[in-house]
Amino acid sequence: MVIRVRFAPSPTGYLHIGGSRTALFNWLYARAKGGKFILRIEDTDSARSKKEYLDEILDSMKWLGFEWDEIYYQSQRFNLYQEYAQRLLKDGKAYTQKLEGKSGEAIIYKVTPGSITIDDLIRGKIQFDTSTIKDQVLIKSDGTPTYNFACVVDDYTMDITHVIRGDDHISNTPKQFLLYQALGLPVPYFAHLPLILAKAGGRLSKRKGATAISEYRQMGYLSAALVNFLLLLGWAPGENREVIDINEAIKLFDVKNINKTAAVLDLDKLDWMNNQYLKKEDPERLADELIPALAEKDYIDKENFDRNYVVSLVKLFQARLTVLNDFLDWADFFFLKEVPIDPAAEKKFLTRDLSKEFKLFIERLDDLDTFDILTIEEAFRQMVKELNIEAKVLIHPIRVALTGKTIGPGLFEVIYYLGKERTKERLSKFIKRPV
RNA sequence: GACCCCAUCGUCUAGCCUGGUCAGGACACAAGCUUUUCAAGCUUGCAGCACGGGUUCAAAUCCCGUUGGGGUCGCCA
Repeated sequence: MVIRVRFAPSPTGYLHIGGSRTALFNWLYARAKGGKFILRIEDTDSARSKKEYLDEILDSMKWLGFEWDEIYYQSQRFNLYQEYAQRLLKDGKAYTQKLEGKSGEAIIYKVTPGSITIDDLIRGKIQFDTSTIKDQVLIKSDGTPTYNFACVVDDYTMDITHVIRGDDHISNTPKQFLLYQALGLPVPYFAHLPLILAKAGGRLSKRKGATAISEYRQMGYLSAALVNFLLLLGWAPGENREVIDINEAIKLFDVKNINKTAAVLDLDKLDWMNNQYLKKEDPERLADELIPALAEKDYIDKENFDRNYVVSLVKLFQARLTVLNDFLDWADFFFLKEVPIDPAAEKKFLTRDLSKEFKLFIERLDDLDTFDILTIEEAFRQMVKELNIEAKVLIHPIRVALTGKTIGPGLFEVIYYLGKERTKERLSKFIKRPV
């Protein structure tokens, strides 16, 4: 049997953490089992569906790497739903009803009393009494299908074998089960994923952590890191493995070890994960991702810049970044003509007059035959030895003078990549000239 | 309220099915090492089986209840 799974977002909002985790598990299951991953756009509500949302969902899916094998739009399948509804009507399993104030007639499924048992792949057997279920609208007065009905017709006609979806759909399952039975259709396997909860408690919502995936991207999270983070929300391969790249996840993944407990979204771990991936990532790739932002900030000229230089700087900061965009703030002094000096840093390290020391250091730099990290450091160490002071007494003030900050990469790397001229120029600003 | 789901450190989790290993790891936090600041890295520490009852020689693990959390009850999806 070829496994076919689907992810069915509604373009009435952005793709967020919850949805993308559902997408991930579906996609992963398909890839793990050599099956097909189907994307189904549930755009039956034309009033609330927006192209803007659809584009964001599609872009985010691609960015996350969840390539789909087939894509369908429910809005293009209204005839099909109508057809199946008519069948139930003919069989006397549904009836029509006119709603006050509405023009058309709705088709409504008559719920038959009884008991239903769903065998969920994650939760085991779940029992429902249909007496608690109201008659189900299949087709609304305006001719569009309801969610549960379209879902059943689609899952059947798209040959979906496994329905992997959020916990919040458990109570829809008996309703759908009834429809499968009424239509005489085979019922797929169900796997209900535990929900991802907001840190403040309750469901993810706009106000509570339902940040769009595109926003994480904008903030400078790596898709591989985000996916790895998502993967660990409700699933673990055992053996204390945590940093797992997607190809390995495909090998290890199985619905069997998805857990039942809702997970609380804690972004601290995402930050850590992102740093893990940032450290390993090819600096050339990171540089390419940063280039548009650097150009936008006018740090580089898009048409004419030294890519290798940017790559070198990325290497300098790579291991220190939480999100890629941190680079824009931390490395600004390499691009700006006028470096803003942090007032607190200036007060702490540049209050004392260091004219003599700075002047001497500039001389030493001028004396160098070769200007590289090692020779710069040697010259500096030799100088502080002669001055009989501790290296750090001078390192911190020089860093502030050059970068405007108290934190950053090693000083000698900074000097090297800043270059001799810019180093001299920035140090000179803190040399008091005798009147 | 009715129905359904869930319950291991603050958070993500391993262990539960097939009772017996000081309940393991990671994030966060704290301390230390390293050091040129920050980050990274390394070491150490802090911290948990919700509660009550069974079953058993033995319960995080099996059963029941309580409590707590969550979800669903639309001509939304």
